[in-house]
Amino acid sequence: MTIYDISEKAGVSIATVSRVLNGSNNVSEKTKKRVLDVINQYEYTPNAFARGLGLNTMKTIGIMCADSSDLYLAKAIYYIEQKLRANGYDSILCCTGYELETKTASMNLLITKKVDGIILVGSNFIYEKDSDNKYIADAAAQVPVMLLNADLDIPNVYSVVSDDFTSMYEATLQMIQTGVKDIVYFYNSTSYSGKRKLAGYRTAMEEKKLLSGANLLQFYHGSHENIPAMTQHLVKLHEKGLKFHGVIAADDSLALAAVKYAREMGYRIPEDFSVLGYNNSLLSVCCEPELTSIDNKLETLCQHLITTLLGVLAGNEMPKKTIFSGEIIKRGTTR
Amino acid sequence: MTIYDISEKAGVSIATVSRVLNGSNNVSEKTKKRVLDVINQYEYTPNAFARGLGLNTMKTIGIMCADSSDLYLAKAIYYIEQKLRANGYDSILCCTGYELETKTASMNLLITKKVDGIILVGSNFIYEKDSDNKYIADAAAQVPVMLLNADLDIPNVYSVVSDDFTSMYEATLQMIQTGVKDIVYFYNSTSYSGKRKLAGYRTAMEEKKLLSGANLLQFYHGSHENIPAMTQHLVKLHEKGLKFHGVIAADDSLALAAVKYAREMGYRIPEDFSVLGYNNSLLSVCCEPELTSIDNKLETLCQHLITTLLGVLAGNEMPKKTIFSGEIIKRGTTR
DNA sequence: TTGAAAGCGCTAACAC
DNA sequence: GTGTTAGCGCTTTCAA
Repeated sequence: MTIYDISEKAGVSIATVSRVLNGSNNVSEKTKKRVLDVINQYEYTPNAFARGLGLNTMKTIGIMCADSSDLYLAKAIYYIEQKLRANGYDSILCCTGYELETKTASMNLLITKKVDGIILVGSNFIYEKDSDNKYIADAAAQVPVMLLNADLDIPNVYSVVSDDFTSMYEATLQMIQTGVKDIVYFYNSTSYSGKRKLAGYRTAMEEKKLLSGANLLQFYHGSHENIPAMTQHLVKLHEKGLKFHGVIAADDSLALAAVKYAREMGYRIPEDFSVLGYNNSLLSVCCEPELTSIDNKLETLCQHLITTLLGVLAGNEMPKKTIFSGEIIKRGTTR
Repeated sequence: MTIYDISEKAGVSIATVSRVLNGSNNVSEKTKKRVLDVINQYEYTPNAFARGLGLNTMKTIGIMCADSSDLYLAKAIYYIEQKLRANGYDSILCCTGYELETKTASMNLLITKKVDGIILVGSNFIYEKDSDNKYIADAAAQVPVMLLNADLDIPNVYSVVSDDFTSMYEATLQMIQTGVKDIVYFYNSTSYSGKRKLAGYRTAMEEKKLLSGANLLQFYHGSHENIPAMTQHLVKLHEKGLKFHGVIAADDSLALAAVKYAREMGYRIPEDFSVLGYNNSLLSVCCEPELTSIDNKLETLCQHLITTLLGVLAGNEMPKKTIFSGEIIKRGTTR
């Protein structure tokens, strides 16, 4: 069933059918109704390729994320996808993995598919070296690129971020004020937001002159799902003789591991040991006691990101960078 | 940059360029190299719409899932997306929500986009009433439809499922054999696999004549992320006077809630109270003690689903239904 | 208000 | 081994 069939059955030209299809005003009510009737009767839907060929757009946004099974990223994808659809766009998802090479490949694929815009979910798409970010610049030369929780100063790239630095800074100060001095910072990512969080912790600790031994900074290298391995990391730390009575984690999973560690050690939480998580995810209510965690307003970020993208696509001038504040959700693992 | 530009610069016809692009053999090495050089020089990539118009396919698979932020579904999407890409397909993701209406809308959208096949992730797409499954039959009339963990006997619909009935049946028997008699079944879905699991539990309990009071079957109605609400559900049950010393849950999140409940009640796990989860997800290692849970081999299921889909698309005869066995992963919440 | 016709960029059948 | 050409189904001037 094509536009030709419809035009024939309705006794009009294909141009008229096309006008009806695209809601043009220059069609008489009578004709419009006749065409619409035929369209409905035959359940005709226009061929998206043919339309795309002419218009060179398919109302499709490419979404890239390293790993859709990551709790936080999955949630972001969910919000983004829903909000896009609500605005008449749909999305091609690419789970890129964490290597630059596969990211570049996915990016090219999306460009090839003629997406109208690209959303990079998570901050692991930005690299230290400018040359490694070339793949983003190349893409941005063709379509707008949106960054969620990342920042990059390149034309046609827009970012929406949570103020991770401040959130972490204030959370760290709070923990210090409750009397915990030897606080390990437990992290597993050196991405843009990873660095901002670390900086927040570090600044607070340095202000209070508490960052004596550099080994308070603990980088966990391993799967983001392997809680036992994370716990083991902390156990080893203890065995090496490091004394610590608090853990500030860059992610709830790491915080959860810290809670498990404390339990293994026989510490009482939060009396003997404090833990702070990040993302306020499902995990934060999974353990005993429940995690105090930082909520970075993911849905708000996503909503704003989509609004900005749609604005850019509509040709409006939109802010290059938008920052939202996070919020500390107090639960049982801190005093 | 079009195929015409390339052909001109390379001094050949567009047909030759097209042949090079599509890896046809009928091109001399010399010509091929010349064309390739020009293509690379100008970084030309073919227009996907124009190609799609002619071929009426875009090597794209539609993935539908109710909620991509669900741990289990997110993981499934991850596997599926990766395996599709590895085979030269990419995917349009639709998070449909749980209403029939929005599911139908997403389905139509995918058909409109001319996807080559559709994958329904999770069993909540199948309804009791045949008439409610019409949207699937309609889609299957156009493209193959793959079901993950669901079953529907309609032409051009293929299913790959885990044997939830047997897994649950055996797990229930095991728990009974450890001496727990009053076992609550805690579930939150009446989907295809939801029913199969329930049937497994029920069969085992009835065989042992343990299913006296029907209120051992506890349906939780609420968000799959709201662990506290799930816990509360069990507390209320206790307050109503129901005695139970075991919980078999249809999902790890529910099992986690059961662990929390037991803790609140002061029960020791697994001495006084046993808990079994399902899916062997991240959550199963989040609590203390860690959850015994049923692993339903998600990656294997996904791999097989993709293999089947690719086979169907290639025109091969493929099995309508494939069943895999699950496995009980013993951890600390059962004896 | 409507219709005719020229693309959009590519593939593939057919001719040489 | 290579070129010519007819579509694929739609949108959009330009005329009427």
